[in-house]
Amino acid sequence: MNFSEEILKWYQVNKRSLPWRGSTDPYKIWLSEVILQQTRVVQGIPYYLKFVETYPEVGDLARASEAEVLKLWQGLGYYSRARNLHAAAKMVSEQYGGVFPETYGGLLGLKGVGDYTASAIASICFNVPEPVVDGNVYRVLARYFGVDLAINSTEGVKYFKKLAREVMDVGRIRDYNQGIMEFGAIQCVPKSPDCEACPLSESCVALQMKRVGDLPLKLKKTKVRSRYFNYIVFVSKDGRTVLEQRKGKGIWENLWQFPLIESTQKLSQSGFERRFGELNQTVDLVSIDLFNPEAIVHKLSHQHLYTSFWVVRTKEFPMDGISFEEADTYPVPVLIADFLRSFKKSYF
DNA sequence: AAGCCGGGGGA
DNA sequence: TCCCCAGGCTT
Repeated sequence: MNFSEEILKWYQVNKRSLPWRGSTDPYKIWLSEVILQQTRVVQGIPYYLKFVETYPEVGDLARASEAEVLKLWQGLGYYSRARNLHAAAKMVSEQYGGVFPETYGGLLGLKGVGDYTASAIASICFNVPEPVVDGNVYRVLARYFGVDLAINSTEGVKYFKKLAREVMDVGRIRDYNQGIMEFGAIQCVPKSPDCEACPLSESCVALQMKRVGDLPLKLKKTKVRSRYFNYIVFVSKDGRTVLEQRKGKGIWENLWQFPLIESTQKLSQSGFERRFGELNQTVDLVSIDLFNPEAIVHKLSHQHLYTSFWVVRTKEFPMDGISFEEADTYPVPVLIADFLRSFKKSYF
């Protein structure tokens, strides 16, 4: 048996039962694929179930507001996926009459659908012979064929795509593509794979060369940036607060948060009061208290956010405040959601 | 080509 | 602590 035959045989026996498995409905496959971009299956499943229940068809998603979609996406990260998901749903509804394109190129034109996702939808839904190359496939191919190119280099990307195309099973592309990804996720795992139990071990180059531990190769990641966030948690006499929407580029675009003062280092009480004063607030101050004396460190893959929540009590609100219950209906970063939970526990 | 974009889980 | 996850977009 050759490579693809082994993969297909292994898949037949070992495939997991997943909510979207077996479906060829492009809406459901597209939804699952976007949710699973850079996301573990176990983390994505509850979101997939929420989305198909809330929006049974692409038109339902298209008719929702972006804020509603972001709220359902809250906690999953990479929020551009949610914004693009919503935009793509509108494209399908308005430009394609609610019917997904059935070609690789057509799918690639949808927002948030790149090479991988277009290949996945085209092959799984329409049996289009396009190879998928995700993180699992890179690992399986790099090890089995002993490829020394970095998977995130331009040359590596081209090489692996070509190799994937050469070894795929054109006639059974639907199962083969899902099979090689499943094989990477279950058998050929990143760390300490059980090669003794692997049906492909005899012909695996990395195993014979004792290089399973250092393949696939990957170029160094970007370094983390440290930032200091000071959130202004207004609390008026009638228990209302203020949220504002993040605009422009950067993390959490279009999500909501408390008014923010960013500093280059941790602010003291007087330091915060000075920066707060510079905002030219016209509120009637009662008190300013630091909620968390020790900064909350919110760690993202590329930023460490050292965060202080300053509780600013006021008399009346000239601006349009909201209640803390209402705050829970806004799409917010996990950092804010966590604070809201602990704040309400200690103050109410 | 390189940087940016989240959050969580495993070792 | 580091690495990875059914990647894509922007510059």
